Amino acid sequence: MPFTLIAMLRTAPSDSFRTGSLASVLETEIERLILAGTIQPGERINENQLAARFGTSRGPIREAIRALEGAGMVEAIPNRGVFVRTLSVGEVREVYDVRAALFGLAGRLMADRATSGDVETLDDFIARMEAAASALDFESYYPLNLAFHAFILDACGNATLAAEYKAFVKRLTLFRARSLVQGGGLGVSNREHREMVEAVRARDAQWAHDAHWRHVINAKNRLLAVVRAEEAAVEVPSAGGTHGDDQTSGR
Amino acid sequence: MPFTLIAMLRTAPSDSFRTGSLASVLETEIERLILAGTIQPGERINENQLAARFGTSRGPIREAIRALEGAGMVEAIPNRGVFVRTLSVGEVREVYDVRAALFGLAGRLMADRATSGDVETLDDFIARMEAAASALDFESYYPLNLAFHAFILDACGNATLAAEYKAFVKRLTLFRARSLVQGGGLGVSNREHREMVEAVRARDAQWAHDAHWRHVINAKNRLLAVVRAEEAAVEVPSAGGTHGDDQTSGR
DNA sequence: CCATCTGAAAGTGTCGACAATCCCGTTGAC
DNA sequence: GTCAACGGGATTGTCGACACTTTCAGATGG
Repeated sequence: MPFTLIAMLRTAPSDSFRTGSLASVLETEIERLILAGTIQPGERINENQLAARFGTSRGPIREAIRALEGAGMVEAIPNRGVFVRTLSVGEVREVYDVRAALFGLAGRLMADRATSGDVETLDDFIARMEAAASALDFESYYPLNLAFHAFILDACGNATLAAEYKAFVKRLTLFRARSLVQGGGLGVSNREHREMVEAVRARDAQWAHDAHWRHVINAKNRLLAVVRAEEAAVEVPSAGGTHGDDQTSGR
Repeated sequence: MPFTLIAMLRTAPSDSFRTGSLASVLETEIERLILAGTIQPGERINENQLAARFGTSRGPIREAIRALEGAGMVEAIPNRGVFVRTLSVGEVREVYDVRAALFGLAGRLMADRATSGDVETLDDFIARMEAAASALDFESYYPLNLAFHAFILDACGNATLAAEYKAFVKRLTLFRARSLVQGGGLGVSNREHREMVEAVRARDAQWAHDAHWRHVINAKNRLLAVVRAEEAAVEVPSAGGTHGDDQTSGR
């Protein structure tokens, strides 16, 4: 099974063109393993094992891992190996705050640059998400939500921003219970989506910024609330107020 | 000369502890070469040459380069080599916008979290920069300015944000005339600094965000103005209005 | 019974060599 | 004279092997 894997990947239909350099293929592939949870956060990455799995030598594997390290997905400890990063609650909060800032910028740019066609597409997304939400169809809601966010990033006209935002979203997968990350009430989330689109339609940059920013901050607070409740349930029911507040100033 | 270089670096006084893994040393070292302009933007990076220069084999060099690729400092083209990235004017604008969003967040966080000691330190920076500015002492103003910004990032309590911001600042070095990047009237810049600190002192998160954000946006506009003037001087003096506007909505 | 030493196994760090690819000046044909 | 095929040289891509470090289990001594 391992031997033909690489041959397949290098001519894979996914990226088809310019697949080049084994290392870059391996990078995506190892990232996939991490994102899928095959290699769990905190786990050590075994170079020999991966090399055997993909049927290559360790050279390209090491290069791929180094690239992932730059992306903040893994952490290398000299002579000990590289480990899949784990995000503490504090780091999750940090990432969410950065994400909020970036998404706020995306909103601002959308208000400035979105074409009427873009706004139509956004409306369409909203409608479809609303349908899925009222039908409680979680299965189709989640990918729609993802596509909605991705569309905003791609349409806002700042490729640097888009790349960075996506990298941060990926990082959130490294939080222990990543199932929670995508959580958050469908209805609430969609109400926020509607405001975002309204602000863009109105070409109000400040409003759009705030709406987009708040959307992420609210997601952060919903997540942190769940985490905190979870922790409190485990702890001895005494004075266990975790740490400081979590709203990064509500404007 | 090359043979002892690595031995020196690995026990260098700079990082002293846990220098480990040649690759990470080489990463900083190659980055230094790029930042210093020894390897110019757009130039190809020759693996053999670097290996000879540092007295190592190509393996660690390749790993270091892959890490730099992840950081957005170089760009790899399969079977052609890796090139030091060059930033177009458009990309510079993108990077500045992202920087502004990140710095705005730093300002917001400072307003929430800065200790009175932090504010004192900020005041001190302002005073020293003002002294340097009125003495027209550019040599000492620039590092102070850098340290001022670095302090804000470190004190705002979000390490993820700090790392990301610093990476973006580094990227700006890849713009052709990086001399312009640090430019911008001393006096104007310092007026903006004062407002930033005032907002933090007042614990006004929104004001602090806006002041920090505007500081970067203004720097962007100053740079773009110079670039545009430069371009206009070269072009035929006819209708040559470059491209769109540059203010990302002035609030 | 616990602490310490020791050595083998596992795994990372680095190297030199070979294969594949690309670049560029040259040759040849039309 | 221009264009296309064609090598030689340089450079990247990949591999297998060796050196060094860490880890862990078992032996040894208190």
